[in-house]
Amino acid sequence: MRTAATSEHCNSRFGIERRDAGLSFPPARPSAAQALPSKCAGCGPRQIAICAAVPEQELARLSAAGISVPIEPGRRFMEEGEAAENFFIVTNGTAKLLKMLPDGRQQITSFVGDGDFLGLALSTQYSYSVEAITQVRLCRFSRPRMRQLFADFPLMEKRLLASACHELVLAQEQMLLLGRKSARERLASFLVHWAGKSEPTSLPGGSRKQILVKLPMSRSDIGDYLGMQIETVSRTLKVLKVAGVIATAPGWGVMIQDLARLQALSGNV
Amino acid sequence: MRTAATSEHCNSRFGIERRDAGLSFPPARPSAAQALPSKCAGCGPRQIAICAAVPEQELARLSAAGISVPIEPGRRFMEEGEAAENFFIVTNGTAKLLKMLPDGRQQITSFVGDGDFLGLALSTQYSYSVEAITQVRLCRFSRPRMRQLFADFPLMEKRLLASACHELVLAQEQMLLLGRKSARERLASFLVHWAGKSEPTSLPGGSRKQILVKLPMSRSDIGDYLGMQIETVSRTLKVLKVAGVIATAPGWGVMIQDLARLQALSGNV
DNA sequence: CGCACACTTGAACCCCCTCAACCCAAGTGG
DNA sequence: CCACTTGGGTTGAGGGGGTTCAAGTGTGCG
Repeated sequence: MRTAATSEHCNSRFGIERRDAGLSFPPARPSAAQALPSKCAGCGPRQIAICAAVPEQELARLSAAGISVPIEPGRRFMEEGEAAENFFIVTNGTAKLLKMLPDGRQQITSFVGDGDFLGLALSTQYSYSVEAITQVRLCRFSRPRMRQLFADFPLMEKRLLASACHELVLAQEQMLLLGRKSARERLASFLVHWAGKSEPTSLPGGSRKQILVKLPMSRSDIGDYLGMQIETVSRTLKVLKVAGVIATAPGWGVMIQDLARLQALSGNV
Repeated sequence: MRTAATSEHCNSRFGIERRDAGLSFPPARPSAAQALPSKCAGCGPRQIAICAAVPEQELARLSAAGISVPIEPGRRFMEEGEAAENFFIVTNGTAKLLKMLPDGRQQITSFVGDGDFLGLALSTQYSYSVEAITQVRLCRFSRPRMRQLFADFPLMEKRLLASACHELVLAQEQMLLLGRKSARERLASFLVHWAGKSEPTSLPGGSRKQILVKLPMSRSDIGDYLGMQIETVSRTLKVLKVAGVIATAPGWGVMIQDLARLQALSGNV
């Protein structure tokens, strides 16, 4: 519980010294925008996204910078190699980040959901594609707008660093999984991870604490995420099922019967 | 270059030319220790590390914050799970980042060299270990010192974000490799990547442009990096050798005979 | 109903792992 | 000087986990 230098709670105010190509601070007629409640005010994921760095009384400026966009399931709204013109923040739904090989093989590097930031690119092009799995709603920011936001609210960029840092840790974890774990361990790790995002629903019978995991993605997506074929996913799920560790839940979900055993099977002890 | 957004053209390992002509820094009382030449002044990797955000006349403060430390080959100077008390910047040598499974299996998530930053942790603990491969020299910064540096030189933190961003891209590339590529493709990709770090040595015979790649790490390290066994590394190298794509070089190096074919074999076309 | 689509199941194969021996260069010590 | 050890790398034989190909089973939707 120590003060993290790089990430959380950075109090230091400092003037961002970037030449912002003519963009200057006071763009706002604050009174007018302030009157009506900004759309950001009612945004649930705002609290966990990097937007939390914007104080309540400044939400109007945040709202003015971003445009809310709906995306249909299956639609790609970011393409590897395309010009990186926008940043996105997911406000609703689930999407997948993926990289492709020329021959069509693909690897999903992560699933993103509420509050996740998209569009970090070190060059002028995106290095991966993003495709909506469920119905997705997101906030789009042009690069200049986002730059302006960072200039106005330096804390935002600090939160972004913390977020990138978090993703790096997850990526390293995934590399360990892909490089060194067996199919059963991969699937177990995957389920344990998603179990952590679901609240445990105590069984009415009361015998054991079960966890219902909603899996929005297809078997094919799971395979592309875990580096295995769809058939192997199916077979391995069955193995876990006959072992009594999990059970199929209605509507593309999985009911975890024995989290402890699942964790043991994940290889992480 | 082009209009710079948050992390444009920022590359932690290679030159970042975000020079800030006409930028003013916060208060910064003029250092008294300006007289003697600071050790940072003669530091080669400084230009490519996040230290490049510190202007020349302020190098004394940078020098005061960091402590230069030598590390013997094979020595671990960061351990997964340990309290994250320090940040490091590699000024010389090569080290490996690794994550371990309880049963001993391990995955190397990346190799780091001159100018690379280490120690980003989102919690109070390191999420991976770092072990020196060659003789390594690095600069150690305590968290409070680093925090102070970030407060004094905000550009440093921006460069850090760019660096983390770059590592994320590399991590995604590696996930694609680990999840979807065959052994031969992995090794080819690995060699192509390291060939990019070596300057091509034109063959005296003049027949073809060859590239001598110095590989400081062992076969075991290569295996742990590419997610394959050491025997498979050895066998696959031989396959490439008899195919005439590479040749063994004296002193643990590899001579790339046909970069084009190697790239074709890497699966990236 | 019938088509489409996702998932499951089955059987054969093969790439890579596992285990084991071997090679070779560098110490080390008598 | 040679015997011995040690550690990294190579080579060989065999087996298995996961892929590949193919067919079968739902299930939603026109």
